[in-house]
Amino acid sequence: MTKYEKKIYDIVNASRKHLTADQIYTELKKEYPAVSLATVYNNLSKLCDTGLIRKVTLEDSPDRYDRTEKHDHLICQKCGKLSDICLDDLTHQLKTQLGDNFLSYDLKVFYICPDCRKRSSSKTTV
Amino acid sequence: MTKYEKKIYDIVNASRKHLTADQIYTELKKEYPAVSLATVYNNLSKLCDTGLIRKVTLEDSPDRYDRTEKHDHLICQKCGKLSDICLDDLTHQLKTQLGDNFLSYDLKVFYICPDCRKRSSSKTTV
DNA sequence: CTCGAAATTAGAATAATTCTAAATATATTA
DNA sequence: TAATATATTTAGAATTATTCTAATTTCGAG
Repeated sequence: MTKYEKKIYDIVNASRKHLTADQIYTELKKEYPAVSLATVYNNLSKLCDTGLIRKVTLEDSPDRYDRTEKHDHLICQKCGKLSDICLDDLTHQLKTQLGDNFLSYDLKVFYICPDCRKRSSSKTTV
Repeated sequence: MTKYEKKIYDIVNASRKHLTADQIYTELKKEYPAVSLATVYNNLSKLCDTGLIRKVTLEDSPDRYDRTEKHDHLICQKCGKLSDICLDDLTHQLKTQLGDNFLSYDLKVFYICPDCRKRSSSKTTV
């Protein structure tokens, strides 16, 4: 692991914020001002390939990078805010249906976050 | 509903192939050779907004458009092929946890499709 | 028919990501 | 240590899906 790979891994794992490549780049530049965005992308895809982090693909937003520890995502349909949620594991059901060919799953749950709920009950949505 | 909106809706619903905007454009041009890609995008987002079709966002692939009838997606991790799968509905569990704020969910299941499985068992993966 | 709104068009603009080729750093081994 | 090989990083160009813009066309209501 190179210093950049290690540091990018640390940044992703330390954050619970689902950072974009660009945010990671900004963070990394604090320590290594000369680093390039290409290096960030290179290392992010290397880390994804080896399974040390995972990529979260969303609509209308650049990809985000996340720790691999098992959890699902909750996305506010109004403001787009992304947070984590723990749900019953679907693995058993999927293994029964797909056998050894099953690899993993990605579950996204859409909802209205408390902030947006508050906003829309106090005044009409713009 | 304009003629384009209607026809695009029909194309998406008639296909079980999860078409990209560009594929829909190609299909639509058979009947309306003068149509522009912008019109396809305009109508696709209108149809998504009204909930008549849904957009499927994937990694390393342009967005695809799909009928709304409830079903989940199965994605081959090797070749990227997308197909449909029917699974137990998670709605009950999600409503219990999130209440009225719950809107919907999007589940993607990753596996190795039969074709790729066959290929990799007969010879070593390149 | 005429007006105005909505839809459509072509093409430019945008933005995230990937690619390319040169430069740099690191490791290997003599 | 020097010579060489290999891997990483860099800057910036290229790519690609999608959105935006402004002009044009279509079409229904009066």
